[in-house]
Amino acid sequence: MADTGTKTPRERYRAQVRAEIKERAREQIATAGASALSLNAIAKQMGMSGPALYRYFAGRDDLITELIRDAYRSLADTCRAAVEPEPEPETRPESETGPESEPETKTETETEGTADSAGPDAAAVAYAIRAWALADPQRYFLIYGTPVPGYHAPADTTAIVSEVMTVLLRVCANLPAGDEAGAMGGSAAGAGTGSPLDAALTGLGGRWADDASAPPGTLHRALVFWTRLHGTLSLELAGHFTEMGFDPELLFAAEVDALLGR
Amino acid sequence: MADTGTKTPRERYRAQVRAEIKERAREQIATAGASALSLNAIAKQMGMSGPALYRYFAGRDDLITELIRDAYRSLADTCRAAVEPEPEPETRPESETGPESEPETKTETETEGTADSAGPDAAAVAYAIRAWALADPQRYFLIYGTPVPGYHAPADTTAIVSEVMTVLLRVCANLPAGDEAGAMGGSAAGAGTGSPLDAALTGLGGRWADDASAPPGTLHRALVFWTRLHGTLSLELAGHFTEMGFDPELLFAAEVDALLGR
DNA sequence: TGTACATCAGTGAACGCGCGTTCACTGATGTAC
DNA sequence: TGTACATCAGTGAACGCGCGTTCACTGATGTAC
Repeated sequence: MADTGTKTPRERYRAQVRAEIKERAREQIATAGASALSLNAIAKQMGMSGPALYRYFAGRDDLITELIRDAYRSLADTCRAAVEPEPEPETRPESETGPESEPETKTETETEGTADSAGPDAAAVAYAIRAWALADPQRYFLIYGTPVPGYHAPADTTAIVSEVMTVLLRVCANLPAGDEAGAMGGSAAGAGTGSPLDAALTGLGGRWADDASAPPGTLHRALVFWTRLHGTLSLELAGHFTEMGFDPELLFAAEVDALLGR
Repeated sequence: MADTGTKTPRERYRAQVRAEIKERAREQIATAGASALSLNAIAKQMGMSGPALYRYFAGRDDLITELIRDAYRSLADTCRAAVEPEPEPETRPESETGPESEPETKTETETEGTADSAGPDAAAVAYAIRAWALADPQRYFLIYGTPVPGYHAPADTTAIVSEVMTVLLRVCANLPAGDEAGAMGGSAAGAGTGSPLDAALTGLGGRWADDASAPPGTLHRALVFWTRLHGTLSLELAGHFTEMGFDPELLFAAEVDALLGR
């Protein structure tokens, strides 16, 4: 599977046109927002007729769904690449290989990050996410932006979300607990596992972590990691800091430092 | 000004129809998102013809702008009401009075919250914001959701944003500094004002605070207050926690506790 | 109180537009014998 | 190598739709003398 060599010329051409359609769609979304996505406009931009696109996508919704899938895929790859410096020298063919989850034996170099290099790992993931978001803000909002009341993301994206969560759980495992350090709260200082949230999170870690169950404290830290980065990032991307006259990266960096216990 | 009594019947009728148009618009946005807002649909829903709405709004964009203004206004009122339990027994006529900033002598009972009741104040504001957001998620996203690349909020909303910021600065003034308690990071523990962010924030507080300049530490705390609440809240509203099987309020509460230094 | 006028809410027809999508069809590319 | 057939990318016309917006007009409400 995923062997580009055995593809027939027609298949290669097909994949190429599909890719160009998606690229034009991304451009269009980046320029005018997702609601402005128009199949006819894409076709015109590519020098072909509107109905031609129906050879490649079942319709407008199908195209958008594919873009959302790609965005999730790209984010997950970015997160994984941030913790595994050089996973493979060759770039993957940008999700055209289908939604296979890829075995990818990740249990080989798992030395738990030499105890306290988990901090830098977490920071690397944080800044990688920020760079990914800044590279294409509308792609970020495709995932984390205003939800369309009727729409539900395709079922297979949850698997990709799990990949991201797995990375977050890994880099958060060795982070300062927060409860004791006061960096995260959740219960009385030093008590540790008495909070109602920790109780609610008990046993939920098994859905994403490699081992059966991540401790609720780690899960809590991962969630906080996620929500705090999203908080600063999304407000920055939406331009809510522009009139305030300070560099949003400093605020982001401060949040990352806080998460690392610095 | 703002005396409803001296309005002529025609003015009252006009205000009433305007209000109903906006209410239908809100319903429509809540149901299908802001991009689905249609003047013709609103008119049909009200039993009148499409062009009739042009007596009340210059066009679709004008209506949306008005809704955004109302959302900001409503949020600011909610925040202020959370710190001032009973400002006035009568409910204000829902922004139909125009964008006047209202003098509202707020310097009378300013006893700085009896030193440590500032914590509860901050918590009250946080939960008030959450309740406000949950009451109408799409209204929240109207302000804080995916930005439309071309669009810029009207200039007078920045004044309302300042009101919110003023409240946040007030309730954050007596919060634990974070730098020392480790709850917020930003610089080495105990050092206080050495971080690049604090340097960047120095002198910016004067834009919102009543006094000429809020200390950068307070401003930092207010920003963090804002971004963290937005982080959990927006992900909750967008449904990113629904498949995880825990109550998002617990996560929100944990963040609030962390901000209070608990 | 009554008449003449001004104001203004709302209508209905119309314009032009771009949208997603279908359908029958053409022509090129690949495949089988 | 050559012929017959199947596959499939892309076209052009057409459908129906709803959109925002304009315009001339009607009819009711308010105002001035």
